[in-house]
Amino acid sequence: MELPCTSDCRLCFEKLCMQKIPVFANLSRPELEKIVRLIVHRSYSKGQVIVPVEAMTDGITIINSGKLKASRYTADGREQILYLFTEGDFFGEHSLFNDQPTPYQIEALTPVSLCHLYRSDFQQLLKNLPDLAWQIIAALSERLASLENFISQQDLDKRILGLLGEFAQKYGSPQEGGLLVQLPLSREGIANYLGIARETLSRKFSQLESDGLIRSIGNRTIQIPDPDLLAQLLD
Amino acid sequence: MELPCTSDCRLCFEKLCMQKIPVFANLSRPELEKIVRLIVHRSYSKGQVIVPVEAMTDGITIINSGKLKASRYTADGREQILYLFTEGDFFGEHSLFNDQPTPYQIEALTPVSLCHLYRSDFQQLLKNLPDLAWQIIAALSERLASLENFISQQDLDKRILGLLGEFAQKYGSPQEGGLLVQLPLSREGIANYLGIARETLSRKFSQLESDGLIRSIGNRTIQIPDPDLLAQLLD
DNA sequence: CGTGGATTTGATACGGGTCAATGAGGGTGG
DNA sequence: CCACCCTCATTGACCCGTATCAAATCCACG
Repeated sequence: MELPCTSDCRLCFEKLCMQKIPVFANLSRPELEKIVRLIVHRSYSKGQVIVPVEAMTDGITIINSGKLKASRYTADGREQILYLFTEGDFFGEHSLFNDQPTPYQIEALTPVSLCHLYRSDFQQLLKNLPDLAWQIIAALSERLASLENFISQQDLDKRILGLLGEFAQKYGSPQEGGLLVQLPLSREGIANYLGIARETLSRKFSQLESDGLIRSIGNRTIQIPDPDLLAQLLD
Repeated sequence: MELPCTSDCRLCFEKLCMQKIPVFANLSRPELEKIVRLIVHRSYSKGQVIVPVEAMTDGITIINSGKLKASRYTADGREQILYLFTEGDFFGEHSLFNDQPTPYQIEALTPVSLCHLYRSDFQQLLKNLPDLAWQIIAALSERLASLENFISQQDLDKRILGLLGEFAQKYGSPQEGGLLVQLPLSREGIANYLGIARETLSRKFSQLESDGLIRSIGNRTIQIPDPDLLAQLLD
């Protein structure tokens, strides 16, 4: 049974938002209510640049809904996508500690709604909520592990299979005839995520398709007939 | 004037060790003394493997003195060095949160002495010392930034110059005729850090030498006649 | 059903990897 | 102090994989 929104609708809406977010998941109700009052909500539409290159951020931002990409642009204009952020992820932590701009640009891949905490508020929260610190450290450590993994995987085929596996897990839905995966990025996007040329990815995908590992359905969907086989190829 | 070591020599020695470490730098004296009692000291000699591949660590380890390398080994035996750790750096945080082994091996490059905090003690410390959490988050965020940077830099020449710049800054001493840099790794090590073949690095170094950017002195030392030029080439 | 952007395919070039041979440094024992 | 050896580094020849450029084809959307 849902409570109707009364006078302070903002509160009830935002409580909803925060409970979805792992960083705040373990907090007690009074703690949550305290935090809610500090949060600034922001919404963006698909394609909007939320944090431009070299911009300073003034706090930490947690994603309430939607998908974002974080990418760097090299001198010669190539885009390297570093992260795909979704519900529950956060960004902006870098500026908090180093007085340096966030080293990547952040752009909405879908309509997004964000929860923003200002630097001083966040700093205060960290002091009072050791569990929050723990959660943040855990998330960063997880993020580190994924980059470490990326760096030490030279073999392109395995990198691609690894990404497919990740997408399969995050965006796949079981169907007759195999897992149906809604890709979060275009071919160009995937290539930029993997740090390779668009054309190379095409060739690799064609190869995978003729090997029967994937079936391409339009530009944004693939089908994986045998997910176990994929998992197995990843060792 | 130095105080002589009395009955509790361990205390005075260890206090010394902790004050050097940025993570603890801002703590008050009583706080320090509390932590000192939790710390386990360990020493290793050059070449020793401190954390084997896939090993679980049981806490967080802070480096008191010496240099370590953290590396992963790919299926085909290639070594990818991920970090060079020195005085004040820490490792083992990954196991604390994920109940997963640290995703890299750690090996002593020189004789090292380490300060180890057990999981539960560290967890307790985090609760009581918000500043500690802040420091850890800052360090992880710094580490992330350096990996992000590495990943988005495809141009090999710039990657090499970047690493040279880093080494110059960390291990260089000004001399007549240019900055003298004591390399922390062999050529093979540097190649494994950059993720390229030993031979390729040799060729690049030869090129840089004939360009006059560096002068090679034996295997572990280089001279940089014009550090400003190097900085300039990095943009 | 047509149009423009995204994707795929083809041809070619280039950079770094690999293998093999040579060369330099740093210890060790005579 | 020198000769030797072993390890590490350099150089050369060649190969392979990915980038690049150009062209054809596909897909999504109006």
